[in-house]
Amino acid sequence: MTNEAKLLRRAFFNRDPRVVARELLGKLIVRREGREQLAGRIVEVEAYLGAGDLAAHAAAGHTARNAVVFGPPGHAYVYFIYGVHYCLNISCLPAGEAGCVLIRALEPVSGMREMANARGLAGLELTLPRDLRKLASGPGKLCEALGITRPRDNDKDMLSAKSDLQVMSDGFRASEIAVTQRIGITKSAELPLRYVIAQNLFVSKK
DNA sequence: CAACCGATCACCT
DNA sequence: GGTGATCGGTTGC
Repeated sequence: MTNEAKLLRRAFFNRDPRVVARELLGKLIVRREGREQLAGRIVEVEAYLGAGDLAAHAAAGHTARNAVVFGPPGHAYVYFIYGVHYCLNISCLPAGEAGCVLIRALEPVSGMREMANARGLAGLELTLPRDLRKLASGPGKLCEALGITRPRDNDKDMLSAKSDLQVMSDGFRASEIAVTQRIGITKSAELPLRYVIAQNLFVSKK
């Protein structure tokens, strides 16, 4: 299903996170585990900017934790949150300029059985939309489903042909896009920087 | 070096 | 609708 998919180009990410976020909707996150291929379509993202965006990790300046956000575009920024979950971002803008896009939800495309196992939900009925929704409808859930962790994946180049974590396009075009405030933050909460595919079943709960 | 707290989720009422 | 779990990065004493 993702055989015809192509890696995105570096230039795609060498732009403002708000533009990248919007255009990432409908693209694929692909995880390769040996012969297995797990993939999901991006249905919900948030843009995080530089110094003026107080919700962004980059707002505190360059540290060991957030270094990837200040690095070259197209790399995975993975951080650990609430002592429980990982979250996946992709860096934007040229090295030296901070910016990234948080991947908040995926519509499962392939490897659903493996995703369910990784989520500790081996008994799911994967023909039911209600059960499929449990796999990756949130930033922590999608990382668990794809086995994304900071030790394993932080700073990984997601545009390399030999990477086991990639962003690709299969030509799918997102239909209607809705823009809202970001979720779960207090600072700079008024900014309209969350982008979702309208009506999509797999976005995180509102 | 101790304290604080967060870009979440699941389970409870 | 409310909250506990659980950890590391960051900050303040």
